[in-house]
Amino acid sequence: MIDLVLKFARLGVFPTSVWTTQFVTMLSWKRKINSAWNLLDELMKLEAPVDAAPCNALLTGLGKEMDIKKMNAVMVKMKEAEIQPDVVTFGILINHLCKHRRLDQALEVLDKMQGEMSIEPDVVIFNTIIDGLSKVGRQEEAFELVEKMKSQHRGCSPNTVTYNCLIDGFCKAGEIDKGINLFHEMQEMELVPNAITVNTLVHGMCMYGRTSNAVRFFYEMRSKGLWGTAVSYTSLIDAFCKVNNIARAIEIFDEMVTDGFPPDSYVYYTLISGLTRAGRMNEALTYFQTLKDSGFSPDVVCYNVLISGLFNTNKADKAREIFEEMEKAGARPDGVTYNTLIAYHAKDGNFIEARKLLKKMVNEGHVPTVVTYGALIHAYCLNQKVNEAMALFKELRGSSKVTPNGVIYNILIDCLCKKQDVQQALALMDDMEVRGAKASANTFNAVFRALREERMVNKAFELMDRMVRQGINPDYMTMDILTEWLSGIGEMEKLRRFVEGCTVSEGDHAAGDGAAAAAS
DNA sequence: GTAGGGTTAG
Repeated sequence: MIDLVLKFARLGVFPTSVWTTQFVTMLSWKRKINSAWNLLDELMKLEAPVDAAPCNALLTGLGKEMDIKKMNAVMVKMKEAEIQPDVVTFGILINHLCKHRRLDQALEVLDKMQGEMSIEPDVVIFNTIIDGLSKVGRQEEAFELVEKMKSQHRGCSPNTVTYNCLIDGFCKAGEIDKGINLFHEMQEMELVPNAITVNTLVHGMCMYGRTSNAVRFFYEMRSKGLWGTAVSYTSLIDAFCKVNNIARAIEIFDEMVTDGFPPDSYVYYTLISGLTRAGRMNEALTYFQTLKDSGFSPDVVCYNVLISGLFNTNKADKAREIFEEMEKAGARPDGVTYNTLIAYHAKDGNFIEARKLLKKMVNEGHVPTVVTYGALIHAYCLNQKVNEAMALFKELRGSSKVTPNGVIYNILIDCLCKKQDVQQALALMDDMEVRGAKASANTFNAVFRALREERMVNKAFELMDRMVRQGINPDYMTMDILTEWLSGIGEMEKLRRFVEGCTVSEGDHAAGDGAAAAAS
């Protein structure tokens, strides 16, 4: 067909722009974006009438393939051929930039279209940017933009989508009350909230532990005829699972069915993951079966959740069975699957099987990561093979393929401290600071415990200073260890200073006061 | 060309 179109074109018989657009759309839909590009290019060379629409179709296709270079090339070609980009052209570009969190560039394009291109942005353009800003935590700027839409842009006032984006932005930032205010504001402006508005607010409340508010809001809206969708039920189920209220989660699941929303794969995944976290594997497997009976094919993540849950509850046989099923079902095991298997066998002391799996993983084209090696190192530690753990660590440190991160150091430091090998643990603490691996309160807690055993209080003061310097907050465990230790030796003043973010080492008071001033 | 849910491994 393409050949035929081009044959006609060479004779001066051109497809209309609508036809060309349909060709391009169809080709990029079939993932033949290069053919689409060539067709359009050929037609333009033959000086066929090409306007913005087919170019837009090509840009959309390239956007899906994340080919930003070619997208720019299309823009250049349009300019050369003097094809005026329209508001949709800019919509595609801005959307692409926003989805890749390049908001400043998106704002630049907005500026450019208003300025030198003199094309008025429409409500879709604004909504895209407002959503983008909200998603990168710049919801205040998004809010300002909405104010601007209200005051400056006649014929382009905010709509329901605008508010949904903005509400989501504030909810994700934890400002639920602001989200609720905006919900009221949109109604004052006679904008009708829809199911997505409800889903967004319910999710926001759930995410910040206001589950009972979410439930109340959800029912209240429902009684007014404003229904959420399966998405709202999913958020509620997830929230109840996370506080280990499985009974309530299942109730919501059943309610969803009675309310006439057939469960989709997301709802099943949520419940299965919640049941797995709770260690209730039999029920998880029952819902897993129902999911398959309903005609869904579980994805890799769902399989991974089950496999790790089964290993954690000592159901290794069942885990292996699910692993085999997944291979048969055509859900290709990924790096996480292999990491899970490797971790289990290694912890079990079966390092031969673990190494075998590592080989298989590589053969299947998955690159072992810092997590893979972390699993092995952790297992060596648990199996009293500290030397092997250190050897593997040194191997990593000397090679460039995987850089040990904070977790790796934590595992080793914790292990060394439990063996009361304080010197080597301290050496690793220094090494991790030099290498820029991030320590956590956990790291320090392990070392403090060992130092207390060895009565090395000055070293502890030094580390307390390091914690302050690195901006790592003590957790309740840190406080527990230090309070018990320091109160017993009359050093509570030091602890007090530490909590206030000051330096505690001897003869360092001036610096300490400076740090206090900086902290305040 | 614009809005909403689950992500598992050390």
